[in-house]
Amino acid sequence: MSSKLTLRQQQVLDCIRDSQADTGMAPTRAEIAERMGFQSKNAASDHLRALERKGYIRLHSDRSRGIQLLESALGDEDELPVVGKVAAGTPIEAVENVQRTVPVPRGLFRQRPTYLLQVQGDSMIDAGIFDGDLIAVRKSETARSGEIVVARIGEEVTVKTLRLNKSDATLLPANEDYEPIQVPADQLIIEGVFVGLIRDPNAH
Amino acid sequence: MSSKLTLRQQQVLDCIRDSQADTGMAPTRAEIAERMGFQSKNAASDHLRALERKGYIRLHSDRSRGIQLLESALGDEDELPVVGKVAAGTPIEAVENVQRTVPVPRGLFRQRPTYLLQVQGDSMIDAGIFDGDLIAVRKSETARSGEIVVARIGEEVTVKTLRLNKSDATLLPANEDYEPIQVPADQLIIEGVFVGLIRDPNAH
DNA sequence: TGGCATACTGATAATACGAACAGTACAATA
DNA sequence: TATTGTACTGTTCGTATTATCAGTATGCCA
Repeated sequence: MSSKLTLRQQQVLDCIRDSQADTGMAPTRAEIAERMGFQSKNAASDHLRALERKGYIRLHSDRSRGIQLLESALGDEDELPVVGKVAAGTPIEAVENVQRTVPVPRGLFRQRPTYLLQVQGDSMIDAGIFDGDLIAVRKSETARSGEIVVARIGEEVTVKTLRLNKSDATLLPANEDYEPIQVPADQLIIEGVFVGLIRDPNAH
Repeated sequence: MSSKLTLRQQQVLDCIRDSQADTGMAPTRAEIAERMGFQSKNAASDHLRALERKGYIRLHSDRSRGIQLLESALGDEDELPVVGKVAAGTPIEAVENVQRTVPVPRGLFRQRPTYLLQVQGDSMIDAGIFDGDLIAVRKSETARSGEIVVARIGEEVTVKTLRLNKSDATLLPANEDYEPIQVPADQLIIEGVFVGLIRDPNAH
């Protein structure tokens, strides 16, 4: 979404979501005011205009309850492919790598993931990423230093913390038993950036 | 759904769905009439009453656009409350503890969670549960030894691994800096069981 | 220090909308 | 053949809802 919300604006947005989930209708200005504790309906109006200006909702003028939530307007979850063992040399999202799909609501993570990767091994255990965890990955060819990335080294795909220096890059594991990997900046292929984690202790 | 729809009723229902998908609002009687080609708003009214009687929609009387689609109302995901700082002495799910809600698809975790708890502190860091993580909790008054539980000790709510012995229980942190807590079995209050974890590195 | 955004109160006017009533026509069914 | 349900037209009335104007207070930034 466009710009950031103030606390109050976020609360009003939640209030609209609640109402929609609850009654199937968007609230009126008066209802927002009541639920938020405003004395005046115009307070709600002001917030709505702010939310529209920032791109979170669309207001249909002169229509009652004419508040359209923009994020969740078109279905509110994506079926994301779960990539497991990545066959050597194949593109990470190749069909043969996809094990299953998992529904992930939009907005569950700040950054919208492109796919999920089932973690193998415990090289990132100190970063709280365990064997078997699903990590949500946003496809990207670039990343900033300090981010956890999915990188390709030769034929292998690995999850590490990226450390960028002047001329080269280091892929940093989060486990004392593993060694950092130094790669010349021009040989580093980044597949994506870590944007979320899902763990199910009962899985498998 | 209850009973079968006539052709016209089905068309009106589709019309409502379209409107909702399109504008985020349910249509008014007049809009239905226009889109269906009726000359009278009452034609739409009649169809709506029929649809309500047959259980497909719910009409909220005296509210504009007060048409609630019942089938897809909850879809295949639940809006789970996120519980943060738990006020001392209050029930964990009390309204004052709920910060926001997050959509979680059914089936994302093997066990269906009741609510989400925003983790505070790092006492479970070695179990890969970090400060700020959302853990999915299934409400339960019992748990098995070895499970990660949400337990109440006095006024405080805490997340620990449960170890059950003959006559007492131990709440085991996953961090060397913290001490295990021994509780007589009859004083232990279990709030719920850990059934999943969601982490957003970009949150906050 | 002035300007601007947020965060409201309070009131009025205009209009969007639903409810209700009185009809007509037609097909199914008992 | 009478009854009931569907499928409408057309109109009126009251209220639900939005829009807008006029203020106040506060914090932030240049």
